[in-house]
Amino acid sequence: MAERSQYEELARQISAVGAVKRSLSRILPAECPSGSAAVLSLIGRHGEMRMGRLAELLAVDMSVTSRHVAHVVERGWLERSPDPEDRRSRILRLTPAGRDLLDDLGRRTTDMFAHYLGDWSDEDVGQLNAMLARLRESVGDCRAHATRTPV
Amino acid sequence: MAERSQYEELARQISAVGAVKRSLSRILPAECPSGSAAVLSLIGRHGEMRMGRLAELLAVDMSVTSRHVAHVVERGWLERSPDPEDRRSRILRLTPAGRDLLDDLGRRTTDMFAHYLGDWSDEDVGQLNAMLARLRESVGDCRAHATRTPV
DNA sequence: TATTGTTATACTCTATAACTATA
DNA sequence: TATAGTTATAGAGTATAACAATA
Repeated sequence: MAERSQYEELARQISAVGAVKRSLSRILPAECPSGSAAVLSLIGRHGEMRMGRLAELLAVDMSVTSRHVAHVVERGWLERSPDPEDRRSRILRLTPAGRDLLDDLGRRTTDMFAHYLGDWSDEDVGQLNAMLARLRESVGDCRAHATRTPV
Repeated sequence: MAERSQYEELARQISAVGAVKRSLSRILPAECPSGSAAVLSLIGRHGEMRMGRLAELLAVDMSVTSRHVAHVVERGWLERSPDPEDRRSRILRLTPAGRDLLDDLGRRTTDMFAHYLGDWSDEDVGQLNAMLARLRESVGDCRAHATRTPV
């Protein structure tokens, strides 16, 4: 159990990560906002999947996922095939164009981090990744427990 | 220098921190969105300051800062006094009501993290805080170097 | 009846650009 | 002329609720 001031500092740090996130989104190619990049990256990393699974990995509502996916599909980077095992579902799969774009995105991300994180060791980055994964697992999105307190 | 796949994972992790951020914003009281909470928290932590300094700490444009501050001032949680040394500037200072609210916010944040991060040691949280601070310092918001690449 | 996914709507956060006031 | 801050506008991300189709 950590001290109170540590928790308050953590809240500020989490809030400030937004600046880094926005830096990442600024290096993206046109037509590819960060929501689209996240969709492509996760499907590239985990392979084809259904909407529900993607929504989990993105940690956003399925309605949001649906919008991001529609954007990516419209641009020919992703295909939505019907799932033969459950016709309510659709399987998401990268197209060749999507794979090309994903390579490009990886290059841009790598270039940026290599530039700004040049003095970070492989272990440093790995450790930060591990702690962020742990944080996400510990907190999750808590939507089930959420109750916005009235005044 | 880290491996390419580490950087791509870092990009996904940073993107996913949004879920934790939204969990934090769900526990806020009415009338106090996360932008307002960030303003109050930073002024509580660093003491009175001017708009420009706050914009730096928030890592957002001053126009955004101005809007957040206006919201907080309208609700009586912050006062904007003219700066006697430079009449273009205004000094931001918590009101008693703002201090009360800030106490409340700290309680909510602490309760939430104590609940979800119960198995994190003080060192764990401190280490994550340190790494996030380092990340932010390394990357910053990079706005000066940003050029959104055309197709 | 419950679940998968889509769409309509509304809210928050953000940046850019134009503007005011002061240095 | 340059700087501190405000306001108008537009774009991206998100959640809730209502809806369609299928299990």
